[in-house]
Amino acid sequence: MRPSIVWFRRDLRLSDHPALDAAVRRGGAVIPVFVWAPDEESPWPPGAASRWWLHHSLAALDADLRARGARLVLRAGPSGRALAALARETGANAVFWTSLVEPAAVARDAAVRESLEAIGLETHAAPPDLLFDPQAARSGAGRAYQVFTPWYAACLRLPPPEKPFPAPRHIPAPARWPASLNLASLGLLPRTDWAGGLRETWTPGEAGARERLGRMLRKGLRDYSASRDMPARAGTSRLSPHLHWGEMGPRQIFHAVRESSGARPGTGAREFVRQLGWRDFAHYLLVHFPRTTDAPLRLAYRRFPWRHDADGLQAWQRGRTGYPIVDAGMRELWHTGWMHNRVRMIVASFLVKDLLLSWREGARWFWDTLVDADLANNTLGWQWAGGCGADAAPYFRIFNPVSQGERFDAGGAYVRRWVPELARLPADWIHRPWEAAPQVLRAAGVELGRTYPLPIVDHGAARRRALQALASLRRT
DNA sequence: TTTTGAGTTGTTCGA
DNA sequence: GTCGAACAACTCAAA
Repeated sequence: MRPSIVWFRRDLRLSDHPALDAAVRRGGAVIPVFVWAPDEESPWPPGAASRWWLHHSLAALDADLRARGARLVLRAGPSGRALAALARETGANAVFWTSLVEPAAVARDAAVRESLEAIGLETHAAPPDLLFDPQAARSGAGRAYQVFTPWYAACLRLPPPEKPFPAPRHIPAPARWPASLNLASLGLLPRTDWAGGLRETWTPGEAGARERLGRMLRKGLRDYSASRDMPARAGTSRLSPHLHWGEMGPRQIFHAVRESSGARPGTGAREFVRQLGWRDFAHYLLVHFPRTTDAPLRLAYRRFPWRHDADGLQAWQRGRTGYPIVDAGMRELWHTGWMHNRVRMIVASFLVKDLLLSWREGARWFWDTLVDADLANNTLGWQWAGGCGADAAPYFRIFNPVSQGERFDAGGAYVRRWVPELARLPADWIHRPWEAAPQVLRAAGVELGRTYPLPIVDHGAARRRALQALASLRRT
């Protein structure tokens, strides 16, 4: 049997990997390859934080492959040409991969498939890493769902996701390994090293993913409902970047939760699996509404009067809005490449409703700074916040950054961690320093406008302005 | 076929 | 201090 190529993209793992498994079962040597071709994902090539993650995930995948007698070959795009060259060099006559759902990747993969088959290669595309086939659930008229709950209910009536299977014990190697680029030469790491906070926070790779999942199953599920909304607590799984890069597939998580929670899963386990459902739903929507990465799903929002305000945008990005919970979130993002889900909603509402800046500005910033940046999830999240997407937040749902802070970060521990210049303020004022008495501020070493900004907008006025802008959509 | 009720994550106002 | 109503328009399924 001639060798097979396994084209790794965002399935950077060895266990529960149908494409790899099929290639190994075929019998010949297996040549794993990653092709760096960011242009092919335009207009959403991986951002800076994603590239950092990718660098380390590729290193981990290579190490895992070497432990099984193989290695990871690195090449540069265009993908079709790189794969054809690799097949020529190695005598391979089949290419295996896992499908993606992003519009650019779908188009690229179709073109690659055509070009490979034209030169006589077999191609095998495994289904995307999702719990449910995006074509399976259809609403009444055979149309695609736009609301989560009925979609999820329909999915729960489908056969459950397949059970995961282990990594191949041995991966047959070719007689001679083809040339590989050096990982460093892909230029994925930042030129000036700003990634210290990322290194402290994350362990990219399959082993890191397994560690996070294990921790969640051991002590996270029981408390999940209560603590998942508290940004100061480690109440969420933090599996999102591992999921994005496919270091762990959703089926593995789904079944691991099932097994650990037994026949009668508690509410924590059910809620946690439901979050996996949201990831699936985001991908489902991207399959059925591919234009929503760049345009609102609700067409009325095309004429929404978004403001342009470079200073406001920059204050938001840098965590200098004067609203402590917003600034804490934006600084957590900048430092760690990740932000707690509750805080993502708060900062998104602030950008879109308080500053009236387009959800697309927010999506772009998150895309560049998040280690878990995922086009489907990012699109769903920002269109939800913008009020223009599927199952969107109603127009009148405008988060109050003070009451959100007081509700979900009552003692201010989260703010103190990420906005150290406010750390000595008493809890009563930590979310509204501008209302504190001068002597309270002085005692805490806070001088508003100097050590910490005054609010860049008045929330009450901003809220009324947003409601007016939304009303302007309805007249006509 | 038509109607009805509910829909991840909220806030404010007035009784 | 607490509580219910109001704040659109649309999707979806059950009645």
